[in-house]
Amino acid sequence: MSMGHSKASSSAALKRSRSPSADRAVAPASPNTNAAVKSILNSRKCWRSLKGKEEPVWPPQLEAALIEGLERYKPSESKSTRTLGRFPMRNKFVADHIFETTGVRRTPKQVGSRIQQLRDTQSGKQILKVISDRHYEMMHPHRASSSRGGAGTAACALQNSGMMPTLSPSHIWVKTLPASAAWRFGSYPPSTGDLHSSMPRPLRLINPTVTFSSLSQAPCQSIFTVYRHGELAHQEIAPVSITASTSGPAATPCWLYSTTLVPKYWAHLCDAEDPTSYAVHQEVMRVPLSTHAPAPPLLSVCYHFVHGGAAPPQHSPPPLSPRSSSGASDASSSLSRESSPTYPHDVDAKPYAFPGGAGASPLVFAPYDAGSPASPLDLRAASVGVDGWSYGLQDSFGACDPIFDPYINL
DNA sequence: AACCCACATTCCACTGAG
DNA sequence: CTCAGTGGAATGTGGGTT
Repeated sequence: MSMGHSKASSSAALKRSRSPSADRAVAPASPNTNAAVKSILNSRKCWRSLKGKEEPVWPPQLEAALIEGLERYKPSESKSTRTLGRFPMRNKFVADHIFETTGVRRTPKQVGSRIQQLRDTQSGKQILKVISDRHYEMMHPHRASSSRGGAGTAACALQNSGMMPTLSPSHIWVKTLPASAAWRFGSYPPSTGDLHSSMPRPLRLINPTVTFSSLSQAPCQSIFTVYRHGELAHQEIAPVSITASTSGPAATPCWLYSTTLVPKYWAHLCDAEDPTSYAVHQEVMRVPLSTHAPAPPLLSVCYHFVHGGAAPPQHSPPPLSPRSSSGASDASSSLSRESSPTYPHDVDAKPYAFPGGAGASPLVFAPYDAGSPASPLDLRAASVGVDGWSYGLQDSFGACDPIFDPYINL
C-alpha cells in the first residue's frame, strides 16, 4: 500500500548531540505547557540534529509547540474516534500548530513519530494520557472523568505523578519600540491574564531594575535565560539585593528584592532593532544552591517584548485547554489549586495586599504615573513604586504555586 | 561490537467520500 | 466497491556511548 503521507522529512536525522540547553532551555510558552515540556526535556538523553545542520529535530520550542498543539486539539466527532480511540487529523493539527507558532514545518508523520516516542517514556506517557483522556471526554462527555483518571492538563499529570519539575513562570509583557524609534506615549487596553507595561518605549529608556517583595528575607540570586525566536541566546546569573521596607499592609515590615534584568545582555537588547524577537526568563533561586536536592525557584517570570502600537499576542502565552476554550484567565482553576508542590519551604508566604489590588490577586499591576518619563522597568510594590509600572508578588516566596494569574489594575 | 536512543519509514486497519 | 487519507504499531536506520 502506498503511504498516504507526505514523505516525512527527507533529511534523516544523522547527528546526535547533547541538549542545546537541555537543563533549562524551555521556550517561553504557557506555564502549564512549560511544565510538561520541561519534564520531557529532562527525560531526554540526547538530541538528534537535522542532516547537515546543527538544528535539532525537536528543539525545546518545537517540543513545546507540539505539546501545546496536543493540548489545543479538539477531536471531531467521528466513527473512527469513537470506535478506534483515534484522534482524526490530530497529527496534522499539531503539525500546523507547530508551523504557526514557530514557523518551522514538521510533517504529521514526524509528529506521529514523536508522539510515539513520547508514549515510550514515563513522563511522556503521563502527559499524553491526560491529554488523550481529555480528548476522550470531549467525545464522551457523559462519562465520568474519574473513569479515566480525571481530565486535566499535561502539567497536572506531572503534578499528580509527583514529577512537577519547577515553578512555572508568570508572564510580563513589556511594550517596547525599536531601538531607533523616537519615544512617544501611547497605550492600548490590556488583554487578559498577564502583565503589561503601560506605554511603549525603546528599551534603552527603561531602567532594567526589577524589584519585588516578600514578607521574609532569604538570600537568593537570579538566573536569566534569554531566548531569541525561541532559541537560547544567553544565560547569566545576577545577584539579588535585599532591602527592608515598612510599606507592607498595615505597616507590616517586608523586604524588597532588587535585581538587574540580564545585566550583561541588557545593552545588547537595547540595541536590538527588533526587541520583540527576544524573551527573557528569570528564575529567582535561593542561595546557596543545593547540590543534592534541587529546589524549585522561588519566583519564575517570563518577560516578553511586544511592539508598542500593537496589541500583545492573544495566544501567548498560549492558554491551555480547557482554559483556552473559555478564554478566561481563572486564577482559581483546578489546575492552579492542584499544582502546588509540596516542597518544604521556610519562607513566609503571606499575602501582601497592595493598595487598590484585589485581595486574592497574586500580582498587582499599579497604574503608571505619567509624570516621570525616566521610567525604570520598575517591578515593585505599588506602595513604593516611583515610576513605570509596579509589580507585587504575593505567596510567591516559598509558596511556589505555578499559576500566578495576575490581576491587571490599570 | 553491542547497545542505546532519536527519528524515519513501512505496514496495516480503518473511515469517509465518490 | 474503490481509493485517498489518516493514526498508530512495528520496524529500520544511523550516530553516540560503553
